[in-house]
Amino acid sequence: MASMQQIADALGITRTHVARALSGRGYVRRSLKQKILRVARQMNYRPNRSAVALATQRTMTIGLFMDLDPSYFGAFSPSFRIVLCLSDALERWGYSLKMMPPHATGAEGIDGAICVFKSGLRHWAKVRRPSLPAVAILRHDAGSVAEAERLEMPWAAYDRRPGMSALAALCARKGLRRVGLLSFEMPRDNPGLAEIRAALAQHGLSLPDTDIFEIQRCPETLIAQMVELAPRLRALDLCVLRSNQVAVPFYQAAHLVGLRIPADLSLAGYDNAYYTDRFDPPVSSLQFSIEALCAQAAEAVTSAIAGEDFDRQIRIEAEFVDRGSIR
Amino acid sequence: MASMQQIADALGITRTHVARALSGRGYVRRSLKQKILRVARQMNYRPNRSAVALATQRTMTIGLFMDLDPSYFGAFSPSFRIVLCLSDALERWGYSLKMMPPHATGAEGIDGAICVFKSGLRHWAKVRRPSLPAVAILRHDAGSVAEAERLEMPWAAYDRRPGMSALAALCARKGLRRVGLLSFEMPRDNPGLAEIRAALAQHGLSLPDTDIFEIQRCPETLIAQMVELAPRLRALDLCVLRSNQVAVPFYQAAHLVGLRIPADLSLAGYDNAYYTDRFDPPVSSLQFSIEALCAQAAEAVTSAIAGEDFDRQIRIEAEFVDRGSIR
DNA sequence: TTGTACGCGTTATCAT
DNA sequence: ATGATAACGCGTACAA
Repeated sequence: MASMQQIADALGITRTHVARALSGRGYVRRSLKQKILRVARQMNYRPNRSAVALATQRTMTIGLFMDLDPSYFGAFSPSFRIVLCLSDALERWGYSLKMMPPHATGAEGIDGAICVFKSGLRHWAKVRRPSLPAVAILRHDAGSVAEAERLEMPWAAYDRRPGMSALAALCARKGLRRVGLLSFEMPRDNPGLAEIRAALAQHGLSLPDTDIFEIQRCPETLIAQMVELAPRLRALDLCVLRSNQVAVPFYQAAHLVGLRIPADLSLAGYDNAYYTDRFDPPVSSLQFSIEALCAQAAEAVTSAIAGEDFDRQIRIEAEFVDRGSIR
Repeated sequence: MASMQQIADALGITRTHVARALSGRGYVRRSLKQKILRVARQMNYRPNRSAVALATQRTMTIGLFMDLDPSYFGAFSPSFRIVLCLSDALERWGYSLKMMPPHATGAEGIDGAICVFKSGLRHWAKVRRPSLPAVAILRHDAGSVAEAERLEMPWAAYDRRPGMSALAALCARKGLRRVGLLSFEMPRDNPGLAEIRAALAQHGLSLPDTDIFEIQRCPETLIAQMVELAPRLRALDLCVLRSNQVAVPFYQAAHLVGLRIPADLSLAGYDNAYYTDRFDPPVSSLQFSIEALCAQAAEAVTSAIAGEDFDRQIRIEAEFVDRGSIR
């Protein structure tokens, strides 16, 4: 790992040239610039975070606003993956990530913010300073996007529609005509529900209200509720599991009542297949790259801080991955 | 928020005095030192992390080595709490926390390390540089402590024995004579098992092998396994749940077979009552302060970096908290 | 006991 | 187009 001075010494030039070549600001003749960049790479140049921070009067720290629900349901969330991916991605830009505690009442000591999902957005809304660049990471739906737009925030969101379309196409191809949905209680205008129905409709399929099975958010009775629903679910050709939070207990309930997957019932997850990935079979599900989402969000916020242009509306498309839970 | 220079200006002295007074190194006359400290407090002095880092050639970053098991079982762990608490605690010492990715093959860019549990210790062992201060956060048992000592690392551990003693005393007092244990498969020389037996023995109670009920680590069959065990568990006066990972599914299984808690069976958790804290009733369990544990570990590692003396063997005692799951 | 001066690595400004 | 230099806030060696 080399500093600017070491590169300058190696080339027999002044530090100033190196700084200009690496920052892209100021004038360096093209040939020299190329040489500097090459040597910088060879010598493994990394900017010194502390020095940059001191000179620019920044902290080189990005605050993470994310709700860390400590309940049973919160356990089944990709929070940790998001933290790791963001931390990794930001590091490449010379920034570090700081988790803002739930009780944080200010946004001190950070150069920018990343807000995860609606809950993170709400936390941020309470403490935000308008001058502080921030981006949102969202599930792509009308409500979330509207909330980000209202705060005039750029966002990066994953869009389930392409994956859901692929799933609907698969159903049509395989002749799985009766499709149901297992979900926690949700309002009837839930955007996910509308998405699922739209995708199915594209392929001549429908999801009647009577095939939507809702579960109460009560951890103790979770399995019992699903056991009770089993006979009715058995009548479906395919059951869509709304999230990991229903997928895991559903597998457990299915085993309990001898419902074989996929022999007796085909399953598809409407979310990344966290936590069921070691099940047999893992749930076939929508899938999008958290790495990509976080990398894009990180690039957006760092660009915003640097005053550079960037894409204020980033979409990551989910695909559908068949892992064997569909007959 | 004021800098040293601002304090010096306010007092009409040089910055050097302020630096010496605040650091405690070097000579300042007592009266002046008092005044400086008072004014520093009034003006809300905070050291500038970047400046400290640049001047001392440190990164002011502590690496966190912790296994983030992405499986079903990993979901029921206090990892997130530990990250938040450590991050909070380190911030008070001017340090920030960096999660070291599982694939990290080096320990670059950090001034010290905190390793969580045996798995974190093993990761650290692969990448450690002996010159880099590190502390371990452990469950207090012979194996973990031995591993830390072998690496010549200071450690902070929580000790369940006081809490377990209190639980055993409660059992004796209430006449709960037949005590069983529900646990994942474990070797017979498991240190936790020995601890539980020792505590019970103190109060004239025993835990025969026949009252140890072991569960296979298979998420799909988890509930079914427990349902099957229910009749035998019912015969106990009190069932000790080895961890949250069995506690949550056990509550679900109990509801399924109509086993009422505590009317039909008294329960006690051998771990903090994460995830069951919103159950009815929450499990009465051992309890220790993660905040305290993390704060101590943070202080230890920062002291080690500063070359100061510190306690190399820190114990946090668990107590027992009755939340209503014992008749 | 007190003050001066330099260094840390980078950014940014001002002369050449 | 190029190079020299001040600033950023703090630690510290050394001189007074």
